[in-house]
Amino acid sequence: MTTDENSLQAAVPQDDLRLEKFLPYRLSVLSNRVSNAIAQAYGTRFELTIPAWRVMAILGRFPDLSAADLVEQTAMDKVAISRAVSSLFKNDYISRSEDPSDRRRQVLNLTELGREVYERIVPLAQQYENDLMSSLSPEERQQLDSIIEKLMDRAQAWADRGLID
Amino acid sequence: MTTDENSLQAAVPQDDLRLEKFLPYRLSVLSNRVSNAIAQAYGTRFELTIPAWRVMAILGRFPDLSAADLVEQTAMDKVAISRAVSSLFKNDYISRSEDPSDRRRQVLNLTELGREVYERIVPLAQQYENDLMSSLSPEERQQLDSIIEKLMDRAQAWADRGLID
DNA sequence: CATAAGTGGTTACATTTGAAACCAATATTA
DNA sequence: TAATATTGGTTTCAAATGTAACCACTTATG
Repeated sequence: MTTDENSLQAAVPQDDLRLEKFLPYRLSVLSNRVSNAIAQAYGTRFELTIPAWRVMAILGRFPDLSAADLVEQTAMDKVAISRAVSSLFKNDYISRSEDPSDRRRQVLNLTELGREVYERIVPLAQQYENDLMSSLSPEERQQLDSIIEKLMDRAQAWADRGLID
Repeated sequence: MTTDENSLQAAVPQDDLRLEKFLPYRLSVLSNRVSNAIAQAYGTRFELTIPAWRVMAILGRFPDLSAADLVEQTAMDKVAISRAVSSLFKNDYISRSEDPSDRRRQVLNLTELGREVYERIVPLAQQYENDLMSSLSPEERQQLDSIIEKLMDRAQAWADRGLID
């Protein structure tokens, strides 16, 4: 339509907003597509939601964490963790044991069963990631890594310092 | 911890999965941070949800669309569109008029009020996007654009052809 | 032109999610 | 050591979201 169809700088604000070029929108669509596909894979095979899978992924690497520790590691909130933990516990994927030095705190670990599942999911997850990554060149992967980091910091700054304006 | 801290290729599958390096996870965190910030900006100022804003963004550029047309343009589903449309209608941001040639179809347009709001939001949205983009160099913006496109295609392929395995 | 099949859009219901209130245990302060 | 504040974690309630059923209308098929 316009002559500068592929102008990438867009330093000059346009009157219209092209949703399909709007970064927040594109990130959302991409993330949803990816998450939905993966959620379905985990869900159908292991009755695992994404939050639950995240908890397992962390506990697989770091034993003896509490729910609060998980909050720190996952960017998920208390409630989501609490729900994920109790569903994992119900499925016998993790154990909760009381911390003797602080009786509010529960020490979490994968059970044997949990670890078996974990060890089957990790390659599956890696397969999805590799499949995604296989559409990119090594340079692009490197670029993506650093770009995400930068965007993440910037978006984090919004939350910290309050929004724009 | 390990010596290959910054190995980017990761062609060799590792035993552990580092959530903080796992692309689907990072995309999700990034997208949520961005969306939440923006949703709050729209929400507090104009009582607009993200789906509603998307509908307005499209109608601002393309008048006389139906709900089905919006589905095509937005990657949102029927129901989400329907709800966004009726809330926008309630707020007098859009008009619905019956298509004489097909009485099921409703032709949607921004009202005067809707267009005013639209014209105030567009710069706001662009401000957010520019702020995000300002953390990237021109080359990086270009790279991101093409990387997202590739990842999107790949993730779409999952949905089309069915999942991996 | 009657019936079946398809399309545009909404409604109903179940599930997920988030915010705030909440309980129990621990840490702090007077 | 009593009173208060803080922290770990769960529950409650309301809002957001997805799936499937659904109505109204239109198109295709006999």
